[in-house]
Amino acid sequence: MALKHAVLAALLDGEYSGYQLAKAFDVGVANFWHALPQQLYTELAKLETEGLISGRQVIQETRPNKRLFQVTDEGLAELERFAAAASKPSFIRDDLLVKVQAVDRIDAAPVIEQLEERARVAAAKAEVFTQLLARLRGGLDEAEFLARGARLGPYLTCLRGLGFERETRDWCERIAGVLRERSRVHP
Amino acid sequence: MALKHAVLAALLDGEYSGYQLAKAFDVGVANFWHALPQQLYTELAKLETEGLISGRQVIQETRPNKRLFQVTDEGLAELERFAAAASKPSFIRDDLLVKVQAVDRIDAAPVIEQLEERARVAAAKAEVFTQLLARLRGGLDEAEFLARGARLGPYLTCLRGLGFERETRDWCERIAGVLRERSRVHP
DNA sequence: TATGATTAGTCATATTCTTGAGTATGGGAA
DNA sequence: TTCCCATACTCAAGAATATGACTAATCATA
Repeated sequence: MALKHAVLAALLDGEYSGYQLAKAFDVGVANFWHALPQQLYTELAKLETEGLISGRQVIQETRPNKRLFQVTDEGLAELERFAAAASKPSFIRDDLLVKVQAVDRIDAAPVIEQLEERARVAAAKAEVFTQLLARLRGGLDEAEFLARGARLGPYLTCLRGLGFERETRDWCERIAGVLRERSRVHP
Repeated sequence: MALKHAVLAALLDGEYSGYQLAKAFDVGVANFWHALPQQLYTELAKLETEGLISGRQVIQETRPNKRLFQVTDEGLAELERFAAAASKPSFIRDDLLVKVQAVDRIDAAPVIEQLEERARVAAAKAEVFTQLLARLRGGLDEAEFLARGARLGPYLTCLRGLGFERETRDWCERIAGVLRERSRVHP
């Protein structure tokens, strides 16, 4: 019951096709959730039969036709209900953490490499989020935007994404350093 | 193929029963993964038939009997393989973020409440992690422990957990403040 | 002396997420 | 002009995860 509301929330920004949504959810630019195209198409079909979104066909000359979706009043009401209900806390669930947990019983070298790679990826995502935030702010500075800006939601989730990626980057760099140092001393 | 390695990594700390593991994974004290008891019992049975862990019955007088598990050499080799293979980046996937994404189209009040509640939960978890870290360090200070301590893995994943919970707490508090202020101005 | 919590598990079902393979067209680079 | 990439979407099957309902004993609390 979760992807459902993520899709509804994503469609609040305007009309999107399944393909467009899929790209956003795949990269995680819709940085509050992640899903694959197949899931999204299925979910969109379900939401439409439930009347929570409505789609309209757009005939294109040069490209395959597409369907654009928007949230209906019923969809908005469903989001409203969802937001008012409690939700359980989220957990980190990350292969890399499992590897680090085991690191003093196995070969550290590949783990160090993966930490460094992950730090690079996180830094790149942080950069993307920083630029996206600047774009969402328009001309205003942050305090101004938070006080009076329109479409606050995406900005706030993007802030979370930025914080998360920075934390990830810092932790990965630090831990890689610690492990590198230890494997230098105890080869 | 993920819980499997999380269980193997958790069992590196010593012998545990399914029940003990379940509690750790449920609270997320094994803060690098989360799973429900049913999943763990199933996984332990599978791991045992695969020869990656071995269990021994412990007869108890006052309590139901239990089985304690430990990682076999084969299990360690499997972890080794797992750690050397690449793994894809992790994504945040959080109901609360979906609600925040939608917050300027729906009633903000329940979302603010949930942000404040989540901030409290995150602060409490951060506190638990801080104490756990102190216990793991023993007498040493952090730099000393990271350079020369034993059983580094759990310490490092706990550091990640601490960073994550602090980030969560700060973001929730900040966003709750922003939304409270806005709903005060635009009631 | 009931009541509920804790220990220690099991079984079945349902939902969600991932993997892999396709269809079809147009545009740009080699 | 061939080949790959982007757009736009579909179908099927499998693995992982979550939900709900059970058994059965002991221990603490009200």
